[in-house]
Amino acid sequence: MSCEITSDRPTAQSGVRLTPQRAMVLEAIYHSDGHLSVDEVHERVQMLSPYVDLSTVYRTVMFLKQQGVIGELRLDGQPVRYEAVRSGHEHHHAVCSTCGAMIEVDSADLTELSEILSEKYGFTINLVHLTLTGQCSACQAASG
Amino acid sequence: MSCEITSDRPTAQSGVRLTPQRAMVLEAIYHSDGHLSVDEVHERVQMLSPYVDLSTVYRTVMFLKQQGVIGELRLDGQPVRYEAVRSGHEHHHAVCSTCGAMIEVDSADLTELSEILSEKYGFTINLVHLTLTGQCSACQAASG
DNA sequence: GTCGTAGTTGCAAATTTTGGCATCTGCGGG
DNA sequence: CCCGCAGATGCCAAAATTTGCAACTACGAC
Repeated sequence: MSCEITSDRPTAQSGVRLTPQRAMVLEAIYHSDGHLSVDEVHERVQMLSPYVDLSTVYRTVMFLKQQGVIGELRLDGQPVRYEAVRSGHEHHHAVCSTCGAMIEVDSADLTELSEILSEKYGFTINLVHLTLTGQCSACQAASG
Repeated sequence: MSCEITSDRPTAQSGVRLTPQRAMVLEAIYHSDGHLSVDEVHERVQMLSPYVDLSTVYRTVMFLKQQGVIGELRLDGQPVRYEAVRSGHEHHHAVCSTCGAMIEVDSADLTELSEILSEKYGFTINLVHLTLTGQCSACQAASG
């Protein structure tokens, strides 16, 4: 199962608990193929346990994001969506502001940037998930 | 005045109007030194014209963002803030997730990334404003 | 296995953000 | 200078997200 919650990454800090709610939220996101909105996560969690509150889902999702276990996708005009960060397949998103097309950007493409930030500013960028906006090739051709 | 609204960048498209509300919102953001939340923008605009609605400020701010005239700053645990994009001083932000320190990242540092995206994916990134998260040098030293 | 405590949750209420729609207005055309 | 209308606004209501707080529970210590 791709959803080993007790594995390496998550909840390894002191004072952080693995509650069933968190497990269910994580599982819902991992088991979905695409990107889920908070509502969709909530729905799926409720199928397992009907009394999990929406606010808990919100809190959990923010927690998991900060833990680097899931990535957040904010496209304007749409609800915020979340996606599992699968090791070995880390990626970011480039969204076309004209047509909405979404391209997956390999994490490796940000290595250079990461190094610059580190050398120049001493800043270690967290490469969990980034959303970049711009224009895809098709729309450039069309408008240009 | 640094707030020439009828200048090059903004509102040059067909069917886009320059309304007093937009002018006031832009002015508020340009004249402030730091980053303003939507509420703060609203307050300042209302000092000039009391009947401007909050929803108009929201819509305007989104519009200006898409026009590339202002940048959006989303730090979790804080309200969304907006900042003027001043030509000649384009920059992005790197935020330390541990201490909250905010570093201004020169736009030039993203040139490389921009080129990679263009060559590899045909995607032209919009370099108006980006917020990167990670850890600053001080917190890295402290934690490990 | 039991205890104690800090971390979490559920619930309700507050706050923030978005959307619908009738009315208004900037601005290109005549 | 006046018209017409797509684009904007204001106001109201709905939806989304956050917060306060008392009750609950995971989990390290004993």
